[in-house]
Amino acid sequence: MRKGIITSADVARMAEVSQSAVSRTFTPGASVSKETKARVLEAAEALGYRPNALARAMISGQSKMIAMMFAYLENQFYPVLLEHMCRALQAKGYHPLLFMTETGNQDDVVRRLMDYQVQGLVLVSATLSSDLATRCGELGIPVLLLNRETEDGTASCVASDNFGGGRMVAEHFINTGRKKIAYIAGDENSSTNRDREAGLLSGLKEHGMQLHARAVANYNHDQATQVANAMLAADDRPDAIFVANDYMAFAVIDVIRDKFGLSVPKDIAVAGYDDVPEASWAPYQLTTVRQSSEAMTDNAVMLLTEQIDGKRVEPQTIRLPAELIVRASA
Amino acid sequence: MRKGIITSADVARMAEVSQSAVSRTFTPGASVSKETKARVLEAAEALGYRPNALARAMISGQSKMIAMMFAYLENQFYPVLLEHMCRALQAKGYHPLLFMTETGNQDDVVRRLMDYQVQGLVLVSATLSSDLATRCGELGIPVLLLNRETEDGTASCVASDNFGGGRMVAEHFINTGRKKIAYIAGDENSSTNRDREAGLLSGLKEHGMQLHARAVANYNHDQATQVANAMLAADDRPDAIFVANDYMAFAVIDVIRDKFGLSVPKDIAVAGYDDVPEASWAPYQLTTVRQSSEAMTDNAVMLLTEQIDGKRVEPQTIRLPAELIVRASA
DNA sequence: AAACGCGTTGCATACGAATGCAAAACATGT
DNA sequence: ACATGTTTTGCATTCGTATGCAACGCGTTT
Repeated sequence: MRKGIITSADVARMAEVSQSAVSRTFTPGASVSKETKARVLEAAEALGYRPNALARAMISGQSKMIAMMFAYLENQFYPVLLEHMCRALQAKGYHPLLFMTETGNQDDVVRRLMDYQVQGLVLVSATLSSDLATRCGELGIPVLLLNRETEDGTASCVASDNFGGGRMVAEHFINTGRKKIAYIAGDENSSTNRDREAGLLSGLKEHGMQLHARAVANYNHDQATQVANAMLAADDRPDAIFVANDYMAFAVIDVIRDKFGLSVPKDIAVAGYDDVPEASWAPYQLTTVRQSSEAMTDNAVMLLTEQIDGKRVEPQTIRLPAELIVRASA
Repeated sequence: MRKGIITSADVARMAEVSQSAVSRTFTPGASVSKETKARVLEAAEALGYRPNALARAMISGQSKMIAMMFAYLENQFYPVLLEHMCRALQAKGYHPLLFMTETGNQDDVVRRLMDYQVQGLVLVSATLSSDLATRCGELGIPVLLLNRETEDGTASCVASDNFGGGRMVAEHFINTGRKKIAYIAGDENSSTNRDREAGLLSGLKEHGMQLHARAVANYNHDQATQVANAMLAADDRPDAIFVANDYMAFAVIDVIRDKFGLSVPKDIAVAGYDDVPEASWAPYQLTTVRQSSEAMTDNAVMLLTEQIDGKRVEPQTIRLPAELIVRASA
């Protein structure tokens, strides 16, 4: 047993009250008189007492912990999201328990997070396996997809208007006279990729155009470098490329300039998605679609807490407005 | 009460054994016969039972949770560190509970993390308030500083050989003929900054040189932009700048090229510290000192678990070798 | 057959706080 | 004064699991 653990019983003894009184003092809205509360607080202060969150969680069923699952953090958008999410949760008295999943390993991770009686599960840019969804459904744990959407109604979703964002890029390219517009996809199984691409195609179609080239890079920097190389080596180069996120767009710009000696945007315009901090840095000056990480996380926390508090039972999807940020790259 | 919570008692009933048998089945090294274990596992599987980590933590004192405290995640080195740390902890059966602190707010955050009976506290690039140190000492919670050092022996530390790294940069600058070497500092209260700067100065001194200019940018991108502007606007420009980390170095390079139209490294050489992924990207090609995030986190987890298991009681400091990565920027 | 040892098993309790219930204390009305 | 209503308080129990202790079964030895 660790030394120096002060329990509510210790405080009770010192304040000459029952353990219940101590508990009630630390339970907002419980029935305690002003005097006893004061005495308890005094004793607690003197002893350095703080209620044991684990014991509290056991009896109340409120662990005040939220699991956050990531596959990777390389894309600079995720740390930003994580930081804001963490702050927003803290502000509401919740605490994020972090899990990294490998593609194969997901089941193991899920089992572990269930063990901790988390009150919610946030999947960041990850696809929800139906197995996971049903398991969480059985336990009544609300699931929220951040930066992804699902149609089956098993989880809440918070994302930006990816379709609209894709359309904005198409229109911008067309308005600035681009004719041969290409797309470099992220993970083809992800809703974000699907919607961004669909938006782009919709915009093109409206102007009687069609996609000039297409490649898949799975939201991965190295793969983006490779497919950009291949795309530029082809006979008929695009004059504009919409890359499914900023992180890959940086790789594409590097290839255009560094490997092929071409100019951005003169020879080839490039647009990304996310508006990560690096997008505004001098070498890139990336035209991109901004999705506000603050708005996303604030809404995510709101949805989660509403579901936890039982105010809302049904999962809900929130689609936030996207904004085109025009910089030098397009 | 949430529906669908299966307890060890439920499993015991189904397997026709006592609750103790179920518990022992899931406690490695406990005394259970092969047969009962098999029956329990079968029943557990059928019911979908998993031991409640919170209840387990209460009785055993092993929450298997580690608190990780960050001040910010902008610097790309931290997400990398966080990801590796999280994976390494998971592999050992621990789980990181994440806390973001604002500079003022630190005490509140610390109180909250203590409530969760975490078995260790990792401070990432944060200075350890003596208050925090003593409080953790009283509760017997090992504290570890990641990417920072402290001399008072109250916490374990894992960092790279920042002094050596600074010296390497000095030597490289000198060997490549630089005469007017400047330093842009991070947070002056941080050990990393102190050591990197001391290393640089030591290297200069050995060759009879001294620092040509100096500014402080607190590991902040915007501040780095500002002080770089000021430094370059001065009469006698440096011909080499050692920036205390990569994240600021990117800002400095942007200023050199974009605001002043100068060339890196022809006019001014720039070196950073960390070797974040972005350092190898085409626009920067940053010469920098690599500190291996894998090595840092592996050692951190090792130290922590040793202290938790009681194999080692005294805090320990591990200083990992640094490696100069020469790229085009210097 | 009795004595011994060892591996299993169940009982009962503990961890630390929250809460339903009933007793107690207090305030209010007539 | 008494009856009534309201707040405050403590007792006892609960959450779900781990574990010390004693009992038990079984095999081995003398």
